[in-house]
Formats: sequence, structure tokens, C-alpha cells
Amino acid sequence: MSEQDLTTLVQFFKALANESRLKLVGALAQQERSVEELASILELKEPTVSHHLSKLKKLQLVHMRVEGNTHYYYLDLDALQAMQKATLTATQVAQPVSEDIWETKVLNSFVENDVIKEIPASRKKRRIILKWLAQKFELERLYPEQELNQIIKPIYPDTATLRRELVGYNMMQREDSIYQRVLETNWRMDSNY
Amino acid sequence: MSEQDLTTLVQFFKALANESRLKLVGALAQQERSVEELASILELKEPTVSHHLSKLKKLQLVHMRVEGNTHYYYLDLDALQAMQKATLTATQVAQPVSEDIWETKVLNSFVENDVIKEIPASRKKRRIILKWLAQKFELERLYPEQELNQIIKPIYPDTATLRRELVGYNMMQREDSIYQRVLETNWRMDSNY
DNA sequence: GATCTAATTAGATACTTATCTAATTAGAAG
DNA sequence: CTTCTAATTAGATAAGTATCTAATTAGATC
Repeated sequence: MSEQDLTTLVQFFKALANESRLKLVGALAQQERSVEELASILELKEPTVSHHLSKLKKLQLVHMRVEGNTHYYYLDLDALQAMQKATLTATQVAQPVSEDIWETKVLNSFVENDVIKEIPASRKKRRIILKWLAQKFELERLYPEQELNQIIKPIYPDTATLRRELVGYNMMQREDSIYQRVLETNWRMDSNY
Repeated sequence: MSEQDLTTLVQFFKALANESRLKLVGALAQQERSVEELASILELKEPTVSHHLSKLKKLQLVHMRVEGNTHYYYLDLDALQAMQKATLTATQVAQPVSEDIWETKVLNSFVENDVIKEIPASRKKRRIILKWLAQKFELERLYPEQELNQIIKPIYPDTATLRRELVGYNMMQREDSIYQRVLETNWRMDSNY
């Protein structure tokens, strides 16, 4: 969802997020009407109605036709329906950047120059750090424990803890002191990890 | 559209008529997220996010799941879509009372005790008075001019004007000084009447 | 049990806006 | 050309609300 679409959508919702304007739309759904007429139907003063109509007009949800002194307003049903359809899709559309924003922020605060400053206490954040660490290992390759340690040590001295965590999240598998990276789809997602 | 539906609809639009909340919905469309995470994605403080989430929660557009200290919020896609569908129909639904409100008001101000106090200057209002007057005549019946006058006179002394107006709007037809009421569907609707 | 973490609640501020009355504009009618 | 009518614009007020910081709660960790 682009920035432009977002503001347009907000404007649209704002336009209808008001009892008087919603009633106006309802009254105009039947037929065109003058300002005076609308004021009497809604039991509001004419300037107030004029104010609301100008907002709807700015969004092209209504249009106006002049006849003598009378201004007849009518609904743009197409515009209205187009907007409503747009909301159906827009609110469901993924914005794939969201996740990265969060992960980047967590990484920035716990990693500096490829060195882990501190291991986050919360599982949520720890998982992000470990994910970052796991990606340093190739998928096909087998890593003896000693080699694993050599890679991890400059990143974080307590290699034992990280080894244990990596296996715990099932980001790496261990067999006879030989480690191998696991496909991301198989990583543990339980609430305990 | 009932009063209840109207307020519900206004509440719904209000909930989405805000950039932050719309972004929240977008972020939650992908997956559930913690308050902290959402705050970092939207670049807002946590209390602010909490405030917005509580509004969405009150309308049941999102729900929450607790896990330790973390509160995970997730979208109620069904509720969202149901609401959106409701708007599609609601804004188009006629509220058949609107017209009567206006007509009644005009009648009240120009007619009293079945007597026309004054003939409105504006065509719009004049038409309403004449419509009321025309309904005093039966459809099938033929009215000689003299009988017509007898009926109109107690309502408004200047019978000539009213006769002319009724014919002008094509609410009544005249042939050899005999008048007959015209079916409403054939009344003149031009901008000059 | 003391400390830490994530979230909520309370309170304050600044911005928006719905509504009214009064003033102004523009067209119609006498 | 003066008067009347419908609508808009201007200006004022009051209500609502998005956001922040500070304080509080509740759960987890050491």
C-alpha cells in the first residue's frame, strides 16, 4: 500500500466517519436535493450542511448542479463504490517491509560491527539475533564443533550458549559433535522458542 | 438504516479514519505482532499504539493473546470484511422518510387548518403546496371550472392563480373549461417547474 | 524476594473539527 | 434598481482526540 493510497483511504474514511455526513449520503442516495432541503431533513443549519457537503465534494463523492439560487447536490455512486472496493483490498494487502523494520531495529541494538554486544532476554528478540547468526553458515556444509566455535567466538565469546540456543531453536542440527544448518521452514516456532 | 446501524457504521469509519490505525491494520494483516513490535514499525511510542489497539479491540476488529509479558494482537479478518460489506449496502439503502420530513415542514409553514397562508416564491416549495392541493381532487372525476373554484376558494381566495399553476405543473388537465386530475407519473418535472 | 520487561493507565498538551451566528455573495422577482 | 432568497464564507466556541511523558501493573528472571 503506497503512501498516497494510504492518505486517500484515510481521507475517505474521515469523510464518512461522521453521523451527519453519513446521513447526507443516505439522503442523497435517493435523489438530488438542495442545501435547504438537506438542512431540514438533518435538522441542522444550512451553513453546517454546506460545510459537510464541501468536504464530500472535495473527495468527489458528491457533485453539485446550480439552478437559479438553488444548489442541487447529488451522489457520485460510482466514486463511492470504487472507494468501498478499494478498502476491501487495501486493508488486506501485505506491506512486506514491516517485518524488516522490526528485525533491523533489534539487530542494530544488539549487534555492532558483526559482534553481539548482548544476548536479548526476551525470546522474541533472541530469535532474531540467532536467525542472523544462523545465516552465517552454509546449508549443505557440515561443521565440526571446533570449526563452529572458531566462527562464533569473534562474534560472541560464550560459544557454548549460542550453540545450545541454535540447536534449541532447531536452526542447526547436531550429530556426533558435527553441526549442520537446518532449512528455515523447519525452525522451531513454538511459543517456548 | 436504523439508528443503531448508523452509529455502528460511524464507529467503524472512525476506527479506520486514522493513519496510524490503518497502518496497524496493515501490519496485522500479515501476522500477529506484539505492541513493542508495532510501535517500532509505526515509529510511535508504546502507549500510543496501546491506545489505538484498544480502540480497534473495542470494535472487535482485533483480538489479543497473552504470552508471558508479551501481548500479541491479531486481526479479525472476518469482522473487518463483514463491516466492509455492510458499508456497501448501507450507504445505498434508501431512508424513505427523508422526503416526507421536508414536505411536512414546507406544508406546515405555508398551510394552516387547510388554508394556504401564502404561496411560496420558490418553485421547489410551490410544487409541494400544489401537490398537496392536487390530492384533494379525485382521479376519475371531471370538475367543471365552477366546481373547482368552489373547492379551492376556502383554501385560497385567488383561485385563478392556483388553477393556472395546477395546469402549469400538469397536475390537472383542462379541456373546454372542464378539469381532471392527472396521474402523478405525468406531472411536469422540468427545471422550469 | 528483588529486579527487569512489556504493557497499560493517568495526565497533559496541542490540533482538529462540528456546530452555531453573523456577514457576504449571487441570482430572481417585483 | 431595489428587494428577497439560497447558499457560502468568516469567525467563534466547544468537544474530541492523537500523541507524549510519567506512573503503575503484572509477569518473568535471577
